Amino acid sequence: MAQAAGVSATTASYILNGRAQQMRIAGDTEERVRAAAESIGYRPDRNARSLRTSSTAAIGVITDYVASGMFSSRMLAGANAAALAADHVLVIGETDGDPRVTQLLVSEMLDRRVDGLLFVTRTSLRLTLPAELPDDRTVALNCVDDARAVPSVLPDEVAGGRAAAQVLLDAGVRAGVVVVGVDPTPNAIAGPARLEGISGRLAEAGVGIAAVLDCDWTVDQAFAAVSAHLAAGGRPRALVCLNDRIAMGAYQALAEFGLTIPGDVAVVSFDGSELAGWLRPKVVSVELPFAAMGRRAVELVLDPDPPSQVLVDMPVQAGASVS
Amino acid sequence: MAQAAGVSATTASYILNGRAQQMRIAGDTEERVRAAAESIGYRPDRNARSLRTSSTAAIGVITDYVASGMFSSRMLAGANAAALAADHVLVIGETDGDPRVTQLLVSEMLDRRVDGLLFVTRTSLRLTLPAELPDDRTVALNCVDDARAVPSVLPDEVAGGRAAAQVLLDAGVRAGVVVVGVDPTPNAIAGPARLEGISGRLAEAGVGIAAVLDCDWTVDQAFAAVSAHLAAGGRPRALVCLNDRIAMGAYQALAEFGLTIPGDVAVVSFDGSELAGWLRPKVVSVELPFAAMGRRAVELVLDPDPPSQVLVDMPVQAGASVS
DNA sequence: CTGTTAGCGCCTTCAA
DNA sequence: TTGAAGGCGCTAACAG
Repeated sequence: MAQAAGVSATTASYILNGRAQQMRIAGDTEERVRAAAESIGYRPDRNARSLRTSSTAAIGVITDYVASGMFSSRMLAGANAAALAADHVLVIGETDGDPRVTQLLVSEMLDRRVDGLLFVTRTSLRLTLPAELPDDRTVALNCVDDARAVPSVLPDEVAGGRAAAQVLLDAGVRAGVVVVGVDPTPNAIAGPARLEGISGRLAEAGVGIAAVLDCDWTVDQAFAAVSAHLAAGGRPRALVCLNDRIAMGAYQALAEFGLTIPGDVAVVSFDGSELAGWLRPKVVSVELPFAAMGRRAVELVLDPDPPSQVLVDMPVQAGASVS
Repeated sequence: MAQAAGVSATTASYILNGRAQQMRIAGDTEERVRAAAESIGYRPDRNARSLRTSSTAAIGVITDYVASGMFSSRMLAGANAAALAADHVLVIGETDGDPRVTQLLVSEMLDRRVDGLLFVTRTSLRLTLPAELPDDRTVALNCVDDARAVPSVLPDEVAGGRAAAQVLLDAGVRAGVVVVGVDPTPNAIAGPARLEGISGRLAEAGVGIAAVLDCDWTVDQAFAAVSAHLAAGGRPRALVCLNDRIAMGAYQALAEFGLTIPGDVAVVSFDGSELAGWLRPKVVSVELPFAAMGRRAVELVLDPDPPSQVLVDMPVQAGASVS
């Protein structure tokens, strides 16, 4: 490239890196260099540049199961968009939850001199980050390590819980609120926080929770739990399902017992996944803002002086499951 | 690192790259070097190595919407696993279907000297690959460009269609088969191929298709289409839904009309997504083998002499929706 | 305003 | 069996 335009590599470098102005390079020289670059289809080798500048414009992403086809992979989409906007690229490694693989991938990313690292979990949880992760230039996405000074990005679950309660209050519900689902995963954040928000807001309005049905966050279990409740004579005025799969199971159980939504029972859910829109009627769901979280995480990792924690708003997704 | 062990960089390089044997290096020297490397936590800089060897052990992945929380992102998981096994890493870029972004990302990947490129689409289709993609070292995943010599990996949809038909034949269905859904996307492969397989196999058994209900591949549309069919007096013996979302809509419509599954109507579907397992009863679904496809694609891109096309089997996922 | 020089960290010829 | 030297493609000092 250097000689192709009949100039030195330096000049070319300046021009191609947009520092022609700053270096006050002659207009025709610039013209000539650009033309030459164009004609020979010159493309800088980012590896060589990285070697020199020790900056790769790449962000490493280490996930447990995020890429595996779950709704949660929207975090990747958001991160990708933000990375693209910042002229960076994502290097992704999925661990399947295997600590050995995790170690391996962290080393791998570090060897590649990524500019930053995102540690992402499918489910929001408290955990211990791999020791190898550098304290700076790492961001925990959808998880948090209380013992580390690593910034984390989480959904604002408590506020989300309050929002769900508010939806019911706005609809005039004053009793008979049944919560379905108790987070079964140890160290999980979502369940307890949502419940806290729900009961907190209801309590402020002088409304109590009639029952909490304990079940895994699956369609089958939710169906079974709600069915059992109804069979035992329970007649809830409203169901708060801790995620959309639970809502689906609840819908099935209500249908089985001939109860209509929202006529007989109002239903509010969490996640705001596609599934929420597939139910009949569409369920009101407090959205997990995965894309925004991914975006935010990339912003943090690129920020030399990031805040230590970011809570992302959970907007209420409209539906027809509440009168 | 060189001096840390009191040897030259050459020796260290040989040892750390496992060519100690071949170079017949003294045992104690090797020992000493390894110890030194360990103690100072030496890690080779992959960028520097790439510069020298012009091989990055990275595979670029360019997708339209694959990472966006769809079921299809399982292709990424499969690719990731295979890449890991081959000691490679995935560099992922999502385009949102924007051709300008696509161009940008292809250049980006090329500049980074990835060893191979995967071009992935959420929906299987015929398309024109970006001209910038090199003919070798590129693999089309879930898509194909008939004008290019680029290897492609696709699900074997026709065989899948035949498998679906076989399920019904095995259950003794001999008439009243209604197909729900006609692929609305131009250049889409799945719809026509599945239909071809279904009608082909049925025809061999002397069974005709009673009707094909035209609708988008969404829950709402499927509900509407099946409802309309039933309202018009249609009484199918079996429904073949071209994907799981359609099956969900069909379930809702059948329930509305008081028809039971599989008692009144048998249902077979395609995709084998999680949704299939959430329906009551679980729907028999011909699985889109996304993970296997991703794995296979990585194998192809690493293969110096790959086959030009790979069709991956679509296994039938069991369910209780067929008598 | 532009060219020369040096070196990022690694690997590979070539000598010793 | 090991060391010294050169260069991958690029950019940051430093001259001129």
